[in-house]
Amino acid sequence: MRAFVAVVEEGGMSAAARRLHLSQPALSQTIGALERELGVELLVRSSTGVAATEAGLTLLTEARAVLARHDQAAAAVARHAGACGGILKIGIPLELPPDLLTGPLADLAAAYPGTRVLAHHLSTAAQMAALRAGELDVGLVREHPIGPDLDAVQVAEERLGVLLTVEDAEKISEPEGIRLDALAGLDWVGFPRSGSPAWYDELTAILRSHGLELGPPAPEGQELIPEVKLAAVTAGHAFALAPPHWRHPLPDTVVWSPLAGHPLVRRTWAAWKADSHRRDLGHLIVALDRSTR
Amino acid sequence: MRAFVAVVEEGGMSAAARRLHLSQPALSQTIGALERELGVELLVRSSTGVAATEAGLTLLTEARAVLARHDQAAAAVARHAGACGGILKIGIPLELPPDLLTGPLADLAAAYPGTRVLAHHLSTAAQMAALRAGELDVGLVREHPIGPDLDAVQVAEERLGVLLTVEDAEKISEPEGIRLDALAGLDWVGFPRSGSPAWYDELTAILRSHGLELGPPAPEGQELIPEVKLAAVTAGHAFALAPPHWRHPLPDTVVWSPLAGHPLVRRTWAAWKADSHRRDLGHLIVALDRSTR
DNA sequence: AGCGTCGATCAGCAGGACTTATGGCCGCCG
DNA sequence: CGGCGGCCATAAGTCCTGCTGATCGACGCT
Repeated sequence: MRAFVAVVEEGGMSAAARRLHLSQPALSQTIGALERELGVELLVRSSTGVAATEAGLTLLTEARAVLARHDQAAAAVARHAGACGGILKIGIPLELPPDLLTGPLADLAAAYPGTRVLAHHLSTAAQMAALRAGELDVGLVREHPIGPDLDAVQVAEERLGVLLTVEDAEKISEPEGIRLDALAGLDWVGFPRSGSPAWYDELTAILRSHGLELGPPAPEGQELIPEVKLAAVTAGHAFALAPPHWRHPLPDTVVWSPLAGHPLVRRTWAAWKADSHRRDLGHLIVALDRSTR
Repeated sequence: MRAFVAVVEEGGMSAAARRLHLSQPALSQTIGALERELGVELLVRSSTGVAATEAGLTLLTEARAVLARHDQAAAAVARHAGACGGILKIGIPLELPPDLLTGPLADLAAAYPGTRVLAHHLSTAAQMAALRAGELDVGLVREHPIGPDLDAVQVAEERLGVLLTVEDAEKISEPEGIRLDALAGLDWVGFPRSGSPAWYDELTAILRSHGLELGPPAPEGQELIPEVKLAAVTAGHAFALAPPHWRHPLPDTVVWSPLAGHPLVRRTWAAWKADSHRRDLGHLIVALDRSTR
């Protein structure tokens, strides 16, 4: 019924299939089965989409009523579940795009009022471990997890720029941004490799291929929190990488500049245990996935 | 939801499973899944059955509302289907127990107002052929069909008695009924073997094992309609087999008597194409099956 | 005519739903 | 108090539904 309502509202199967997050053939079959079950033609198909027949219009209003009643029932029972609704533990990386979570979390809270969200700041590697140990429900990580036990979808993609002191920036900036090889000679303010090995290796490989000599890796324990980054850059003769949303709240001595040609793209994935079947988690994932379209 | 309502109404899973025509584990799993999905304990299990929790009671009323709305929707659309509801062709044997079909057919008409029922009088063999040819939707037959293409459930069981002239009956009747071997010397008013070979063979084997000598089989074309039976018996020195409901409307010259020990039991099955998925047919079968409990 | 989109159909696959068989638990009765 | 019979949960196995990706014919648009 939900599928049927979606099809009529979207005016076509393909559009509805996208909205329902399933394939067009599946939806076609579902509607066909519904018609067979009811023994009525519900839709007239054309190459431009579908239109409801008289019976289809009847079902549309009836189905909306049924679904409304159904949702109401679910809400009533969920209210009973009350405080004991599950706790959803989310892992958060440093420098998360600021508006990535707001929409999906609001969405989640509306759909599953019983679910409490708990966020932990953790490195990618720590999140993977926590996920596998069941200490985390979703992780936002900087590399696609490997192995069949974790599933993931990409939820963000940021074209990194550089943070430089004003005087360094003036020397090497060009109209379309800073060229990566122009950074040669400056120290890279890096992060410890153990936090996210695959991403670290990808990043350093690109830097090296542009002629940059990287100093020794950052010490293992040290997290690259924004203050550390800024302090290091301010001290001079160093650069740090940062996504565009760093542009705004910076001291006067440091500026953010884009990189010419965007050679560095940082991706973020949402990862979760493949065998998790939590409804609220699924809802959040779908919301995250949808918000990136 | 329907399952949950049934469980609460029946006061236990096993009872509800019987009502829903599925196994107890299946229902147990279904309810378990519902609880997981809603994240609430709905029932408290005990060794005597189940009781609804507070959340369960909430769901009970809500679910009833949803189901009512759902049924209403189905009815509204079915009304649209109107006259074009399918035609259900039923095969009927001779001497069908008179009240076998009334209840289930009324039930069917209520649930599927669009379905028209068409009955055909056919022998068992003819019904099997018609079923396989798709000319019949259900058959009421006297032998269990063989082969995986037809499914069947038993829907009736009749202890056959005998029809005799009054004078013959007086000679051999005993308090608990007529003994089969006492019929030796009388002619059997039989039916053509081709109409139902397996049943014919079973029947004649039992008769012969009681010392009866059977004349030549009835001619192939001839159907044993009640009038023929009666005429043959009235002519004297012959007996015919008949189920108990023949007791009443008989001429004064012929009587129906039970057989001592009920050696002859005639069973009737409802048979249908195993690959048929018609909802109305399924409903009828279930109703027939239920009415025989 | 060529392309893009729409919906239907096909084959293949995975997960769900049902089944039977079994085990633990409790109330009942000898 | 032990055996018995009901209840429900779990386990293992089978089957079928529902989904996907690929492909097809149909129509509209350029």
